[in-house]
Amino acid sequence: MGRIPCCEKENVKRGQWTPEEDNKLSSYIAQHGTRNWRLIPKNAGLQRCGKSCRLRWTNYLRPDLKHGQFSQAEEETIMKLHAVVGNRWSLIAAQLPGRTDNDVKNHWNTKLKKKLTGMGIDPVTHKSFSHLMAEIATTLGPPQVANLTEAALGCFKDEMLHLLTKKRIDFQLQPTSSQGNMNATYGMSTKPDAKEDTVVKIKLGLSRAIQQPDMIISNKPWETTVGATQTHVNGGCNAFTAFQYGQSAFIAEEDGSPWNQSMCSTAGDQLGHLKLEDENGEESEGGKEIRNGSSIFSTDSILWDLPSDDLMNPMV
DNA sequence: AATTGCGCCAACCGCCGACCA
DNA sequence: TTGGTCGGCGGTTGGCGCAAT
Repeated sequence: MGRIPCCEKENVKRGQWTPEEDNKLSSYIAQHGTRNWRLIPKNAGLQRCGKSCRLRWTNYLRPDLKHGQFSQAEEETIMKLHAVVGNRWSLIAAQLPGRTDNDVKNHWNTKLKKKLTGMGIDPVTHKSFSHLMAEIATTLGPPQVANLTEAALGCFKDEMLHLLTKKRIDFQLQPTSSQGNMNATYGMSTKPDAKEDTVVKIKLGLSRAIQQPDMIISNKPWETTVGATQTHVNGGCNAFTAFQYGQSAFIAEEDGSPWNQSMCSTAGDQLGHLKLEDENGEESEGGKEIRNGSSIFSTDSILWDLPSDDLMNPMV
């Protein structure tokens, strides 16, 4: 037997909320608070599911909510935190006063994800596409690598062509010699004749990445990101280091893009499992505790202790 | 002017963990 | 310990509005 529904579906209104409904809910909560969401719609005279009321309140009606565009600082915070904690939107939202998890999630899905993709970074792993390919390639033999490259190119090509045909990429990377294979994907225009050229260059970049195992670094973003500011002097993993969040260092340094350097260093510096100490000095873990605590990223309250592999796990 | 495609975002859904009797 | 209930979370969907054709 399944779980009983949270309310009788037949008598429940769904869809957009009307101003009258908003008023009823707001004034009821102002008087009685938000205890027992199941009873709130009944007592407030609303034909809504309690869950729907809670959502409406937390995502829209709450007086402390900030509506409107995300600032650059907020976007950077989201990017940084996403690199560390993945899709834990409530956790990320908890660091952005006035923003809800739904806000953050929507903004990520509609804007930031595309931004990253446009920068050649996989929004899930926060690694460059070419180096993901290269990493995979190191575990395969040449025939599989060839097949993989072809398959991946199919995907990347579609994605890149889509981006190229939509509009010019806003953020321009100033290529340097250490970036090598990234030359192809930045500073590009949407001219039709540039598309095929770009695809060819992507192909070339992938081939290079695969053929240069010394460019590949371990699956440890903290090493890369911490090294972001050292990109120009370090050897070995330069290409990846420069590109991953170090990319923003390039941009920040060279063309003043909002994707500044702090983004890299902070993500790297703060990697780790989210362990908090409560007021009694006891550790707690998980979203709820974190949400209830003060800013988890304030330097005096957090202890980072996440197993390294987890950091690149989008499910973490 | 009409149609189509796309982006954005509010709202919904199902799952899960916490809490309590 | 177990089962019922609730609230919270993340993924997904649907509808609206705008831009392009």
